[in-house]
Amino acid sequence: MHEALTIGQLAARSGVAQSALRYYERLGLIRADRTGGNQRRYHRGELRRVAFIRIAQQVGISLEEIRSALDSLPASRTPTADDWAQLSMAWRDRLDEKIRLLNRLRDDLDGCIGCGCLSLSRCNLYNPGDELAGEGPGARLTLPR
Amino acid sequence: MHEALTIGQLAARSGVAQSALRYYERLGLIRADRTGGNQRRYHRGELRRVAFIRIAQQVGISLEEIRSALDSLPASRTPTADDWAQLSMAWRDRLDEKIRLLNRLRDDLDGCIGCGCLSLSRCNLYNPGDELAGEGPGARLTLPR
DNA sequence: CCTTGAGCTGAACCCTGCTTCAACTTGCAG
DNA sequence: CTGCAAGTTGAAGCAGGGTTCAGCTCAAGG
Repeated sequence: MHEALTIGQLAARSGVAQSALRYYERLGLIRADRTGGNQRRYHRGELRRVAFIRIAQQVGISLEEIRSALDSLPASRTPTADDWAQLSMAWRDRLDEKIRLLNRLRDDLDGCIGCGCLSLSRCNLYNPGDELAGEGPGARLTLPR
Repeated sequence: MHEALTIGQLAARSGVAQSALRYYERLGLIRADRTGGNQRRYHRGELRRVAFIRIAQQVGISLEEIRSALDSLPASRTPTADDWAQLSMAWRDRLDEKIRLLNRLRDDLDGCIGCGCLSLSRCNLYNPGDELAGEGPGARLTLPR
């Protein structure tokens, strides 16, 4: 019928391997009903979830973080556009943050090229936030991990 | 003396664990001379390499890719500022690409929120590049991996 | 009814990027 | 010269994110 997707169909539609879909299910990222014969049948709404998962992964968010974000969606009813919008706004913040970081990295790199430095003692890249460690000569890398 | 750093010193200066430094050496990302007693002694220039490695990692580049980029530096002489600048320019392109991608992702997401869609059949996010698959109804995820 | 492709499960395996450990050896301060 | 921090190695382990495989079962067209 119209509502239920097999795992093969979901895989084809989402571009995600069946094995990955089963894996996501084990992690609680998506869910499926079962037929009498124990085969998975996905609501079409799961496609949204899968799309969200892949998008978030692209941005470097772990499956665990994604799971807890998806948990914020109402379990009792089908999430509305508003529900998704809330999630999206949170994602947007993360994107902004990532973009900000990359821009700084790029600018710092440009600065280094411009000054021909990479000289370890003054470079922004080596000392983001101007944190020269106090002990001994020379700088320390203080990149966030 | 001034030139040689022990692994402990390099670790402290770079903010990278000793175990990680040994690992990088195994992968051919950095190198070290040895004392008579087989201890590693690093040229100060290795600090630059380590810094580059961490920066590139932040941008999501794999160690293997980083290695091959670093291989483009001259092995015979100490890399000059110009040598590094060339590498930096290549990195800069990658940063620009990443930034571009993130911006698109964010804008697409905003668009989805605005239109309340996430409706699978028209959304940019699900069909970046407007590639609606030809067979059957509905769209396919075509996110690059 | 029978065949064939699609699905199911658990366990094992893979790759990346490290960390930890045991068992030793160096090297420098006193 | 000695003692102890700092260094060495190979092997094993870990976390994340999956894939592969063996051995079966389902479902649907001919």
